[in-house]
Amino acid sequence: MTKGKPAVKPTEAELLLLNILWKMGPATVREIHDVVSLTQKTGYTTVLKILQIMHEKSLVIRDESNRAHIYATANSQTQTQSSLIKDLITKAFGGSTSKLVMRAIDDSTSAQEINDIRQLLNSLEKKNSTTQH
Amino acid sequence: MTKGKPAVKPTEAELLLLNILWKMGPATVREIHDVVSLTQKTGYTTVLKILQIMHEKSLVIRDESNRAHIYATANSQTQTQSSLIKDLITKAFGGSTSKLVMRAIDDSTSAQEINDIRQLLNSLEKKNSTTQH
DNA sequence: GATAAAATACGATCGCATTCGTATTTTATC
DNA sequence: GATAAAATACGAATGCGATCGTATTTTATC
Repeated sequence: MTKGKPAVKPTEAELLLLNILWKMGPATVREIHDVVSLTQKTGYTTVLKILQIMHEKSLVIRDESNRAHIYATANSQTQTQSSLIKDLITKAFGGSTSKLVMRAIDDSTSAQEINDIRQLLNSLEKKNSTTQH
Repeated sequence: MTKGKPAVKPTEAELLLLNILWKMGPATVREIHDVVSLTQKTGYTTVLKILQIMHEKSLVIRDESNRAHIYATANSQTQTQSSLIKDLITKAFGGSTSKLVMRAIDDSTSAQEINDIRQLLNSLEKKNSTTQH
């Protein structure tokens, strides 16, 4: 396990762009802005600026070999989700993962979600049936 | 279910104070600051100011009948946790609770946590065994 | 009721996130 | 190689969170 960077927490606007990049794959500012424009009224230079800041923070990498720079996420979606969850667990759940899980499950509203979680649990039970000692 | 307020998301410093209040129960600024001082170097007036802002936002209520005002949380810890989880699910998990739960479980590191979660799941299985149709 | 202690109120600073306007750079094309 | 289009770079404004210093208010006590 290589340590590397201190794991910066993306801001809300940054997370929005990261979500787009995880979905699209590497993209230019224009392409990203086009997607952003579907839901927000954010200007082109605003998206550009945020990407530049994210680059400084090493939240994204970019390929500058062409005129239109191509941006890509520096960390996987899974890594980022993990770090965000961990942060929330620390700050709002006294460090207890199970408390967070319980709350998330209790709050689950759709039957689909509940079913998904049950499946998840079933497979977990299977995998860990030997862990208890 | 009464709607009421628009559910403001507490900032980090605010959440810290809320955690203290949930643990202590209603308390004066001095009492709260004493606890804060155990871990942070935050000044008395800073804590006071944050509590005043929280009061404006209706994150806390206060009893002004005595000289030293007594602050108390306006919302339960459970309500606040739910709203924070919901926010994270929306912004980082595409709205999918099960994805968040899966990530939290996958990240679980301590055997204690894993056991806690299994117990949680067992009781959930029992309760919901008739839901599948 | 004057004084001192302890509380609240207020304002100001600092830093960061978000936003955009404008300037500059790049490159294809005539 | 001049021009126009499209990109990046830059700077500045705004707003909010966090912090604290200082001013003001309150109240117990002498």
